[in-house]
Amino acid sequence: MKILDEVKKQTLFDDIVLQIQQLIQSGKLKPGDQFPAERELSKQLNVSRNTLREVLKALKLLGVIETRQGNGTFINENLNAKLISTPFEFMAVTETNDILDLLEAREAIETSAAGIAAQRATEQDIALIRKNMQLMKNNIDNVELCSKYDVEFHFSICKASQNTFLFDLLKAIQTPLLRAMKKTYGFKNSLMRATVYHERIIESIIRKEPSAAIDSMREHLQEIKKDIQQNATQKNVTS
Amino acid sequence: MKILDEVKKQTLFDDIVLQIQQLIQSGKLKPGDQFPAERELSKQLNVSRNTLREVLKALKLLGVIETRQGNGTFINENLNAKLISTPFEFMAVTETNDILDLLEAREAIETSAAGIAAQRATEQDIALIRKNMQLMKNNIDNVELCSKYDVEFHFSICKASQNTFLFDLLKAIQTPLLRAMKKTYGFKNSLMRATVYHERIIESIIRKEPSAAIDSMREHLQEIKKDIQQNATQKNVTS
DNA sequence: TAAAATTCATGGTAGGACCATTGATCCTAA
DNA sequence: TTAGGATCAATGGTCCTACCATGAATTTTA
Repeated sequence: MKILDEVKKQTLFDDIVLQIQQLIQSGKLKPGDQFPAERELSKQLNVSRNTLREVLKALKLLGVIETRQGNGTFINENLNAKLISTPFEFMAVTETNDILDLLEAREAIETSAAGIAAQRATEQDIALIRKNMQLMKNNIDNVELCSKYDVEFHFSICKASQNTFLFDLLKAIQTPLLRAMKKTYGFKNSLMRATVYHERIIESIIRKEPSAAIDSMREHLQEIKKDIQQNATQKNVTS
Repeated sequence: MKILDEVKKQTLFDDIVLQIQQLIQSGKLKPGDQFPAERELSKQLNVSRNTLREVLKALKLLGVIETRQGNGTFINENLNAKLISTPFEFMAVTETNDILDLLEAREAIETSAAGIAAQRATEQDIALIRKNMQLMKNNIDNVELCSKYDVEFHFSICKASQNTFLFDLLKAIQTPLLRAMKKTYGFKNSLMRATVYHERIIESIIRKEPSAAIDSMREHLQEIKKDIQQNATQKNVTS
């Protein structure tokens, strides 16, 4: 049985990262806070400027901090949103299974968000959702524009949940998803049908019927999933 | 109207990161692949070893690569899982609203996962879920152990969805959530009631009834949410 | 033949130097 | 007096060189 943890002499890099991590978790470092200059901070920490810079650049890529040359280094505003978006940029979504997995994650988020939106959507939220739906209809012939407003429509619903975390997460997931789908499948067929579901969804939200909103959103997204699955099997057969 | 994009002379750091990012997205760099040695790669890229190292250490923190001293640098196996977990370590979850947002994200994932699990759970999956439920019951007096198996129970259901992405995402979300909740609230009360819901959930999964699984999971988690909301308002009143 | 010592390539750390950008300060001219 | 411009100092960006620490492969040794 495992009792003791492995002894790992951390590298300086890991040590510094951990310290900053804990300062952020505990709220001692807040968005907007400025770091000491690199030369000074490296002295305080008793490490070389190189090592410190490796940490800072890492935190920058992660979305924790922002560096402005000639100015300084700062904890990012809207930290959580940036934190979530970065890793999705590095996801390899090559196989159909990866796409389906992401689609199911999207379904999870959007269905719940729709349910919550049905409870909390403000008038402005509903106006925005309506606007995006209308813009989509108006551009039903322009696949590119129509797809764009389709995405915006779904975003606006998620936003209406008032849960910024769900919103950020959806946007993050969409990044690799759209990238993968644009290269593999066309949308044209689905866009027409989509508007029908969209009507139902927005109706449920206006009537403040969470479970109806959830159900219609789920139907909508599962239909999309089916399309992609069929498309994928077709490709396997014909290729 | 905005026609031209802002001219931004990227830093070398950003340039290299972008290149690697695209290689991963396109599948040209796959998990397990080894990088050239730092000294050599820096020559190839025509940058200093320092600059290259800043990139590599950043990718390491992100979970993209793994470095083994005296050995080399490699693209991480199970890339996606590692990518997702890191940023959540840096999330500041201090206010009750943050916790509620995360809880709703958890609810989104777990409800959908339960529904999918009701369609795809294997016998081994169900055995594991049952085992965790039983372990939780057996340790109903030991809050710490009981909580642990509670978490494991939920993990095992998510795992039964066969969607590794959902699973990784749930685990990542739980990290800051548990961290925040342990400091703010006790579980004791909820654990007893939880087992009742757990029974219902696992029944729905065994009977392969997705919507029943979704509903009972949602009820379960919304009850937890209520507890925390009440607890929070109480604190505000009494303090 | 197996164990021990060595070697060498690799990542980890350090210090110093110089460039590029930014914001603040000071100065000048209207 | 003040708007505009020049200067300056601080900060991040990049580079070089040197040396340490680790681990795997190789060689040596018993």
